[in-house]
Amino acid sequence: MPIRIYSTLTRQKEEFQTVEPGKVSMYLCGPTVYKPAHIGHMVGPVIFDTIKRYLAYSGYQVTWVVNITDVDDKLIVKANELGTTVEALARKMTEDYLDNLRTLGVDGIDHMPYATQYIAEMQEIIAGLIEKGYAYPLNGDVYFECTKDADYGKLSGRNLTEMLAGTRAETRDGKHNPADFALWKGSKPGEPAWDSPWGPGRPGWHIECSAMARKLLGDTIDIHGGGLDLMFPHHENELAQSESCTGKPFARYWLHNGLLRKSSGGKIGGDHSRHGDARSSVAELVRVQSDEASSSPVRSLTTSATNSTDMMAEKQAQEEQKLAGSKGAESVKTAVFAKFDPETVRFFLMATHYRSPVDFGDDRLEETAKSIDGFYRLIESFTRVTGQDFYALPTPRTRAEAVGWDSVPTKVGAETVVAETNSNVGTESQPTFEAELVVLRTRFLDAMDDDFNTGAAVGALFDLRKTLNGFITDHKLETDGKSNAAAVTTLIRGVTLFKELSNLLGVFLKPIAKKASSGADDEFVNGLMQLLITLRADVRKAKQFEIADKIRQGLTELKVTLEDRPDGTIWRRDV
RNA sequence: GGCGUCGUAGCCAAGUGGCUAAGGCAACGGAUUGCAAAUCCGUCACGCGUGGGUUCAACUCCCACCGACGCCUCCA
Repeated sequence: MPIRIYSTLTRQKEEFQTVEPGKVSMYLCGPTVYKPAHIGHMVGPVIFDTIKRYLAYSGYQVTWVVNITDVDDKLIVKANELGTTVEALARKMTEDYLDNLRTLGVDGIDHMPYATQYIAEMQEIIAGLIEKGYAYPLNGDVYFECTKDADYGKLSGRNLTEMLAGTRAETRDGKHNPADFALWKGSKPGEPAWDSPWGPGRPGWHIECSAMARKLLGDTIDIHGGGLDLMFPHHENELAQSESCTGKPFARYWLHNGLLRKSSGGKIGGDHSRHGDARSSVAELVRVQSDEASSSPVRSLTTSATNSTDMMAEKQAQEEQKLAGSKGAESVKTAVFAKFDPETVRFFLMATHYRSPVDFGDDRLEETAKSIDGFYRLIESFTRVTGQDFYALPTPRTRAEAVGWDSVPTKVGAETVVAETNSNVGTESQPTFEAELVVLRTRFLDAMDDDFNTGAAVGALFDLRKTLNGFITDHKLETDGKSNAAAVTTLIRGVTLFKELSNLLGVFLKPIAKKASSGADDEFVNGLMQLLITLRADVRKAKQFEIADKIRQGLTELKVTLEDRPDGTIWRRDV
């Protein structure tokens, strides 16, 4: 089954065909780094990280670029407010952004270009556009003339003449028409500026992405992504500039992810910041200034948190917590990661369709946390039965490597081959189980092929969990595993499949610290728990269930769950 | 006002012009357990906002209406 992708440009799903066979170039609009990242900023990266994982799994060599906008009006304003420099603020906020991406397991980004390092490339495009008559200088600025671009508006479905008809406003500043946007902005004194043929200034927002995408990925890229809110004007303008400049299609597929909404309503990270909420800067102010003071401008957020500034970090957290009460979007760290495991957040994002808007709130995440708990139970069960570390299981990284799944087509570049058949499928030992695995695997991959339908894929994952648990139950592997080597081998095969598929979504890649079961990082706690469990086992043996239940009840109140299994009691801390 | 998206069970959420409309949470039965927990089995939308239309057949296509939302403002 070929991969199909919905493109905003054509408003339909299209078969995925890359510019270069076997290779994919992918560009995602990154953040303007003027304040700490909020959860909304994480959506695109998580989705495209998953897309990259899947394309790589499908045999493509993927190059993924996410830009950092480190020069912009907002940055200038905010830096002035904080009494710091644009560079320092940008560096700080970039580190925060990256830190959060790492936390969410987004590790597939190949290049993170900074806009300020591509000024020459931007100027080259601007000069070209002027030369071709698509742009005109004006009092130190340079504007793109929308009316010169015949198909301007094709991405967002806007009609330029209608747009212009709607605006009666005078064209300010001598622009040829109101829709014209800045490619280059002449600088005012004190603002960051670069020399240019049109005078000192800085690039417009849209040109940054055009230049970086072109420089790093070429004139035509395969996939261009971003939030739905960027479709107009940002992507429209990017497209207009790039195609006017090169005369080639800018991107083959335009992917737009839906935006997060607060459960209570309203978009996360909405327009509140426009009202100059000085309060929202308090936390950053503390942070930036403390770094400046230390005369070590390259210190990162992470390093500053590791030394003796714990108190300060706590203070910052408190400040940020206050923001929660105000209207601005909260930073991911304080609003989300403080309460939920990043894996829960990622799974939540995977459980719905990337193009849909999603209500984001604590109750939703709590539900997700409950729903994925069973996966951790399965992983623990697997380890008990096989003695193997789930996270160390070798798994195929591409469909081509995943041999043995009868008649599952394997995508290699542009051509389709069929994986070799496996003699194990359909043997008398586990016919139904093996067959079920094949069906579930196909369901999962078909869903992903269909415009990266992670929601449907997650459904297959839940069914796979049930199938695996059922196999363990049916064969009594928790108790008789040692005497049934064949079944254990089959289980390993099934669990390996589960790992292979779930890893494509970027989940269950590594152990979750908080989910430590029957073993805390603290030996003292471990010792106490073992003591309690032993004592409780003794009184249970003596049928003194009241005492046993009292112990269990007391532990429950401490958020510790006991499970009395046939082969002993295990405990788990629910954080 | 212009452009666009969406409305599937108590909640969240996939999906399809025609077999029994995924999955999760919650709930309820049963197995298991001293009781729990975990796990397994079972139940849980004769219907997919409302009203029309096209069709042999629509929840899926078309129209209208109601409702929610997004963009049109350098927000991922």
